Amino acid sequence: MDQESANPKAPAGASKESRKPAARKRASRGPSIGDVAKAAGVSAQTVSRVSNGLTNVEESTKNRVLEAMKELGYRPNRAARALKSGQFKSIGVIMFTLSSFGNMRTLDAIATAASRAGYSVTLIPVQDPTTGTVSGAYERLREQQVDGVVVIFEAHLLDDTDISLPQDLPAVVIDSNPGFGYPMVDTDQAQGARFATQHLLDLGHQKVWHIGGPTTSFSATHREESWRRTLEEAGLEAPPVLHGDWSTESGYQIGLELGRKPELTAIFAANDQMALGAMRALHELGRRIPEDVSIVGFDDLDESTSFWPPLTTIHQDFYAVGRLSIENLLQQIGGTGSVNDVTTVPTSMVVRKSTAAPAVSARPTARKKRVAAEKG
Amino acid sequence: MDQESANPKAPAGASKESRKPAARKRASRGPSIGDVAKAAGVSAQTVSRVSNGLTNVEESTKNRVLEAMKELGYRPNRAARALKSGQFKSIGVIMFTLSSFGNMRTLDAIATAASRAGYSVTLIPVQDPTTGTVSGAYERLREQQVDGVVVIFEAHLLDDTDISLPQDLPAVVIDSNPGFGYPMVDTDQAQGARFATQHLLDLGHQKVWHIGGPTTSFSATHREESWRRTLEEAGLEAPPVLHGDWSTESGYQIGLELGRKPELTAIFAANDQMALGAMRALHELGRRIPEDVSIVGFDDLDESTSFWPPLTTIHQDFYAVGRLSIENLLQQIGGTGSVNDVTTVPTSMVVRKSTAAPAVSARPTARKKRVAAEKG
DNA sequence: GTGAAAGCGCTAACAA
DNA sequence: TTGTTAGCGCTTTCAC
Repeated sequence: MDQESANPKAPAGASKESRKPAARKRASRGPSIGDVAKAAGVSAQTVSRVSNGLTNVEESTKNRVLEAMKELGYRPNRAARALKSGQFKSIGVIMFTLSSFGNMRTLDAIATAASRAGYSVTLIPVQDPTTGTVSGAYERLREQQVDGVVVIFEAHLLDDTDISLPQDLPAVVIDSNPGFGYPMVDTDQAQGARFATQHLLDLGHQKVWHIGGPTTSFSATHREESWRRTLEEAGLEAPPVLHGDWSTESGYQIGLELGRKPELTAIFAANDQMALGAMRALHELGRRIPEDVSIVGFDDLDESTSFWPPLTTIHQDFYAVGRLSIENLLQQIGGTGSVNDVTTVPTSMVVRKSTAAPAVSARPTARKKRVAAEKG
Repeated sequence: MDQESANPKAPAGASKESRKPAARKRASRGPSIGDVAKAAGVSAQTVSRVSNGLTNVEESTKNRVLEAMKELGYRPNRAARALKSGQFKSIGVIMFTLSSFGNMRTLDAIATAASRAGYSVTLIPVQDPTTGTVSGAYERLREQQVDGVVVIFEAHLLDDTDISLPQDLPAVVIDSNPGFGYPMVDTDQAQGARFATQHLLDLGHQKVWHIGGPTTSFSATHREESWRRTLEEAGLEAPPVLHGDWSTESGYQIGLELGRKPELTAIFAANDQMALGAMRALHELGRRIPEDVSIVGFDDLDESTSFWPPLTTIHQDFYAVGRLSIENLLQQIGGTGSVNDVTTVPTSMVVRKSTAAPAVSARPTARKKRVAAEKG
């Protein structure tokens, strides 16, 4: 093994060598604008113009430059560009629980919309939603020189301080309360909850129970409020709410409790997973769905269509939420006119097999027979 | 409605305004290294040294600089740094279906591990896994000047071309086949499938059916191969495989088919969702779990613990996969010694309530009684 | 231990 | 239409 073919992975400690310019060719820093200029026989400026699609370049020159670019495999250096322009063409996303269905979908939409607009997405996952961690993430993002930030809140901060993000960086907040100081984008939680509750009311149910999400969650709160309001507007009193933590398991526990009430005929669960848990409990207790008890969820998971029975639920358009956040943010960044303070994404009702009119007492027998006939 | 409060959806065509420089104060380019230098009464280099934690600065000078930094709210400009060093301290992630449980978890781990190491994560979601889209994403990432790339493959490319990513950018591939040309990190699919199959065999089942994932999926293929091998090693013949598409619905359909076979006593499903669907089918067909049929899943979803019955499954450590990918990538970037070509993350068996010894015929009564006693 | 000079790749502004 | 000049904020020599 001679010196020539020595291991290229220059081991450390060779500081004696460090003076020597050596072979260490800086991991192929591709061709620069100057190289292209030379190759095409023009100035760097002209290359820059072509690179940026400016029009004031003669067709023939432009072609020459384009050819040279292709030949050399030129790609503009983003760092240099950013250094000049102060814009990184990148947006940051601060997110708590990455591992939830809705967040995933939203993130997917954000990343897609952003990259379509030529922006990259930098992700900062945060473990606990405290003021400190959020501010920290925000600071890190500023260091990264992002042009804007999307924050997915989901829940009140644990330490319950009102966080105030610096106002000098465009931002959009998802799943929060309005009046936060930043534009907000969110599913129309109130509408969805109203749909769900009204659907059960329309079927003839006299009492609609609610399995709520955690009280710290913004969306859970909004859903619960809307459920209550809908009942009140119908002249009904809202029964006490049982709160889960979004998990199937908590839905199961609550389902066990509710399922023991003989008068139970209708449940609106704040998400599909808790609805699933509740359904399991009802199955175990021998209460048929939807003959004995109707249940509506919220989210419309991919799986909900093949629950047993397929779940009637409220569809959330997470993609729209993500897309609109980026639209809003880009408007702020571009400084294009004023920006919506609150953007609301409508939900839709998906009626499947977990809801039906209540049995006997509340309804004429004729109806019950008809339902049975339809199923046969 | 006067002009001032006109619809914020700024209609196009307002190009007349674009000339006006207006108040747009270029989002506060914070203080530069020079400003800090001036404030501290030192040169910019000294500030740079302090900023980078070099030691050859006198304590008092250092403190003066630090103070000036804090005072001015200085934060280094990443673009300038990147321009100089050629390193962006950022890694790119190419990912197909964002909306799968495992991918989310993995992404979460990647983002966490990366940011812990001072790297940011740039996400590029790709719709269809074709050679074109992958190459495109890769190119975009290079333009972004990322220092390395993680590709989460999941499936053979649709056009089945062997993609060859340029070799000049460090990369790690997750969920692929080895020998791809890049280091690979993945769950030990074979081990997991063997655990699952052997578990059923150990319980006394003579025939273990398999609900496979899509044939294009690497992991599905690995699981199926391992299941087959395990059976063969036990001297048993593998029954025909029914392939789903990972969804609950496909599991349901296959469950309906399998459930009609009287001799069915044991199923190994390639993921938890298909197992869930199959369980629904079995419930509907009146076959009890685990008394009549045992079933094992793969993944260990959060919800699996509260399925009905709670699902016995193979736990995948997605966090480890993400973390190790970053470790590997960082090693490549840093050029620190050699790098593992294949990193395998072990699985673990989670025994819950969906598996038991087969009934009567296959086993001596004594055993059945003992199992029953244990359950009581 | 500290500072001065040069230049990374690009583009805005001006000059030709 | 094209080229020249200067400088974005930082770090890497090298000199003191």
